[in-house]
Amino acid sequence: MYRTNTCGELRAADVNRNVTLAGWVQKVRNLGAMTFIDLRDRYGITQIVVEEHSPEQTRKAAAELGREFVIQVRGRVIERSSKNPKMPTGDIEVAADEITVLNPAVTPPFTIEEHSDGGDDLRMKYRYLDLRRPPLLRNMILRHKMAQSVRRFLDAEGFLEIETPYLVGSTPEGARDFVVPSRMNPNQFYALPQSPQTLKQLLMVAGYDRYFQIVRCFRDEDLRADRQPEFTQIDCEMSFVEQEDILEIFERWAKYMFKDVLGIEFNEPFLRMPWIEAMEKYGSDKPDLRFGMEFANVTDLAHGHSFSVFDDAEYVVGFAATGCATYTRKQIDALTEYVKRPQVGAKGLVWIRMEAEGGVKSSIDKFFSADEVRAIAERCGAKAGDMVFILCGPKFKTLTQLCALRLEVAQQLGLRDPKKFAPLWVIDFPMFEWDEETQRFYAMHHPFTSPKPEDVQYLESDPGRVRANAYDFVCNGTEIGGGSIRIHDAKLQALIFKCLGFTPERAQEQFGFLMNAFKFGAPPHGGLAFGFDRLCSLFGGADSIRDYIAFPKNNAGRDVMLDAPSRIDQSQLDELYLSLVKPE
RNA sequence: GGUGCGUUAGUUCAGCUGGUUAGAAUACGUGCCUGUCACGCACGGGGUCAGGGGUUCGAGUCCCCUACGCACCGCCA
Repeated sequence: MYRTNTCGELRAADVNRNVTLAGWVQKVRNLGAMTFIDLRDRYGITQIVVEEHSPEQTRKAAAELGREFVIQVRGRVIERSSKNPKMPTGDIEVAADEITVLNPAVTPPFTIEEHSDGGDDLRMKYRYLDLRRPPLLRNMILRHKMAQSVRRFLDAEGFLEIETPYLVGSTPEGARDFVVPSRMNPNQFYALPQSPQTLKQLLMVAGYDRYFQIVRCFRDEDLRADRQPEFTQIDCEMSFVEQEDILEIFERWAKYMFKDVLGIEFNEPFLRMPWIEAMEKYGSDKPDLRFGMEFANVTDLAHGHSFSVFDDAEYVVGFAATGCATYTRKQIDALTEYVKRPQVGAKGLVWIRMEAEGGVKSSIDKFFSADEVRAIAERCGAKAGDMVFILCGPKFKTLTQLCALRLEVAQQLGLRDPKKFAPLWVIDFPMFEWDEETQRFYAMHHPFTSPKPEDVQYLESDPGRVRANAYDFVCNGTEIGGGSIRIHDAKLQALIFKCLGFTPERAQEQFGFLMNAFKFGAPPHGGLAFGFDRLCSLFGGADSIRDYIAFPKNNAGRDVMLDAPSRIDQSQLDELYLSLVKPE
């Protein structure tokens, strides 16, 4: 038997017990006649003591230990003469009778501690060492707990967990696919699913009216702190439901998760905000509602004062930065530079300072009277002591730019508190999105999303006006999940494909399997999917999902630990009938 | 595809306007130390300043290219 106890469980009540522990050497403190060893496993740290009267062999073994050696210690639990209240096991220690080195270790390239001295890159290369550290361990435990919590809730609600294949067909719409060559079918390729969307709809046709899956999805797109090429979704679909049914059950689910995992209770219903309202008030379809600073349209007040910047703009919009009247010229200049960065893309920044004493000062004083400036500021909800920031230009572009500024100001004011949660549903998304580059409409969600019945009449005449039965679950400025009520009528589906510029042949070629299935009795259905990694990072209070994935990829989509992707042998290529365009 | 920041000891970093032998902390090694828990004290080893090119009497420092890392824009139905 390697161990009788873990390194996290012994307490004062265990004094005098003979125990055997096994784990990693966290730290050796050699005081000369006595040596202390911190022995670590995933349950905690227990102090081992080797004294002058300990067996010769044991003292010798202790002297040769290094960091991260794997050892086994046989000994007796004793009360410490100087206790450590900072450690759960701090009242006791184990007096070693025998120390066995199960495996020595080379010196690790960074410290295996709460706050490591290692950089991101290095820790990624030695991910198995980083995972030994308490923060990563806590994250993995959180992820496990959340997965259990998801299964518990959905199982109780009658959902069946059903696995769908990872080797599926490619669909060029949407994100880029990862493709996998087929040896048995020369010149043909599987694709890894971007999501099990069509498969779960087929499960609805099959009559499995409540389905879920915690499932890996794959998208060959550029990475971000919150985006990995392979990521995990909580994928759900239901039959005989309307949008309201889905929002109801998954709002209960979200509240259950907050309570079960974090102990946070939401008693009020989640806010439901139409997409257009989210855009106009916050400049984003995923607004951060942990703080206010709502936008106000001041176009009517801004026009007609011979200020050409405003007069030439389609839309003039601002918000009141709470308590920012004290901002110095330098701070305003910095924010101006911020909005002028290419990533944001604004031309300039107009400001109005509502002085605490009641005065008003602004960068547009030359063109507007004090009362006119005050009227604009008050439209934005500004009070004495606030600073109003205004941008102008094309409507949605300007709203998006102001959103970036709002988040930046909130960041500076410390309003983006990771311990605070502001969940909401964003509903009534537009059905289509116009793409300038290809001069055509794209499905904002996906082509199986149903339009609102009252908007169907505009499908052909004014597609931009059609709203979808689509909804997103948003929290703290992050899209956590989204879904829609699907189309289950073949005629309507054909019409949507037409609006999206699909020829009937292409629609049949790509999605014929689904449209055929719908001929055999498809129930009305809908569903949604949550980004599980994002949900974990939200609950854990971190910005990056990498910290919640055991073995993530780096910025360039590489696994620096495995050094993947990598070249393959010519023989493997031959077997797959592949040749390289750029041979080495 | 693009923008910004970065790359100096095992590690995290400092290194000013270009100027003698590139420093600190930590880690590592050796010795001393009977209650440490960020142990302490002393001594020691450790550098292709990412790679290449250029400017210069002289480059870690300035310029260009490349590679790599991070963040972001585009992209992510």
